[in-house]
Amino acid sequence: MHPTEILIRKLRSDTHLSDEDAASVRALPVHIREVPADTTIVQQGDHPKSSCLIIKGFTARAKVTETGRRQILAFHIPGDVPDLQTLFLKTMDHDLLAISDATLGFIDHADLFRLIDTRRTVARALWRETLIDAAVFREWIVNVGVRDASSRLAHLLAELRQRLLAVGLVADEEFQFPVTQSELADALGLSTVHVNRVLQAFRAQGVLDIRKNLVTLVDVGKVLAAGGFDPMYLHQTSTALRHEA
Amino acid sequence: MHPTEILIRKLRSDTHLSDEDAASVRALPVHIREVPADTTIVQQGDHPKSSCLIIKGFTARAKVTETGRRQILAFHIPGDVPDLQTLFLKTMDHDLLAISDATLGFIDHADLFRLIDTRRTVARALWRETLIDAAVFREWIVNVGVRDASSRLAHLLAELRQRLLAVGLVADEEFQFPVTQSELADALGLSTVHVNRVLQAFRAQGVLDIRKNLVTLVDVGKVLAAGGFDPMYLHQTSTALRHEA
DNA sequence: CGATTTGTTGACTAATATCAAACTGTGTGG
DNA sequence: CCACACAGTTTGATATTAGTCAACAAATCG
Repeated sequence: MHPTEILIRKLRSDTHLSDEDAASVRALPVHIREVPADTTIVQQGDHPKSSCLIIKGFTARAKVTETGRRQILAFHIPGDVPDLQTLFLKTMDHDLLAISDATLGFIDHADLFRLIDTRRTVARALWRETLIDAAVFREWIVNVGVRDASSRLAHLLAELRQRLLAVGLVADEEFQFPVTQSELADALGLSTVHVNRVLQAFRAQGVLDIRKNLVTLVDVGKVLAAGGFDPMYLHQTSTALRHEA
Repeated sequence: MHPTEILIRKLRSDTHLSDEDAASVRALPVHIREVPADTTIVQQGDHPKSSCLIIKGFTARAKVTETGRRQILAFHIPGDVPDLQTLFLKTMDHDLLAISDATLGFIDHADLFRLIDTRRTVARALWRETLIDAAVFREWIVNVGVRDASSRLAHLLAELRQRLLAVGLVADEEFQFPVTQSELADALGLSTVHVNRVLQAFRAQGVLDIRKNLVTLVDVGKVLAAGGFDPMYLHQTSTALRHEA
């Protein structure tokens, strides 16, 4: 499969694209790079000249405070371009790191600029992606701001499931997600110890389980309910939502 | 002053715009509306046909969870277009409300589309604004995720000060900000009681004060330090930063 | 296989929430 | 002009959630 297919699929899950639009994305020169888990792909303060399409594996965006505490801002999955904003924001204000072995496709900003200048619809689709990104951040604020520990975890997994559905990476309410409890803690604004206990409670109640990089939503209904999850903020089109059924 | 001047000033604090670009923004038809404090301007679920430029006053974006708790996601100041994303995300995923009497300028999406189709630089400037918006959300996640109560409050005010500087609304380290402690609590993910106590501590230490809609940063250095504030994530240009001096 | 990372447990502590009441200021109608 | 109503702030007492520390177990890796 051509590396950009996953991107086209993702864009189409959010925006209608004509075949010519898709072809223009397919024509993008992509520089493939494989990285092992825990690689820092781009760092706060960098001025990247290209953006990074996730083809395989998982990445996370994170900020480290002056006091040395880390907050994970987002997890990213195949089809995402987590640093698309560097097209217009020249300085990275956070880190991008691989949390698993990953296949990345780097696309030069010059080529992206050429694309958005010639294909208005694609430009809008990409703009839209960055806006959905922002919508996800907003929900993340709600998560760490007002939800209690178990809701936070449930919501995070519910969101991940919903986004993975759009790229066909959920089977049987199970999906790969190679995350440590300490990473979960940094994402949810909790301590690892507390994450561990919340996880055990969910396991005991037969709600969900995380084992060896595999998330199992034993009772999806309970997960969605516990997280207070409403997928509206992901702004997926009905096409994408149909996958779910 | 023409209503779009404040927008042009804001855009120029983040992006270089030629005089023709500025003129194209100035030519936008703007429908002015005055609203009293506590008006809900746009609501979650709405499909607005225009976006809202803040000309005077303050607004906030907020989400309400299924359990009835409210999280404020952002405060907005004159020059901001807090619902610009509705150009591409048709359904509002949160509320926009006036927290003070406000003068708003509504700009039809049709006119904005016409503008971005004809003025590439302006389109990029607007896209950039939405990306800065996202960068602010990211920092907000850090704020509620890892900082303790007093850092959160200090950071919020430090950010507000920095953004108000760019539109010339800070004098003598004081600025108007008509917010209740309960709104602060909803923004910071804290209880009103705790906000009240943190505020009192800052007052007692001669760091800052909030009285009758007026924020006074008695010791700006201490505020910035307490919040661990680094303005980099606001992605202002050096032009904007020069105002600070 | 040892070494390191990750997960688990228990005891204790700290930060912040909750609840309820009282207090302050400000505007309003009699 | 006063009294009241209301919104916002302040206070004290108590409860709860989640954090910290420290030790150990289990899994993973070179």
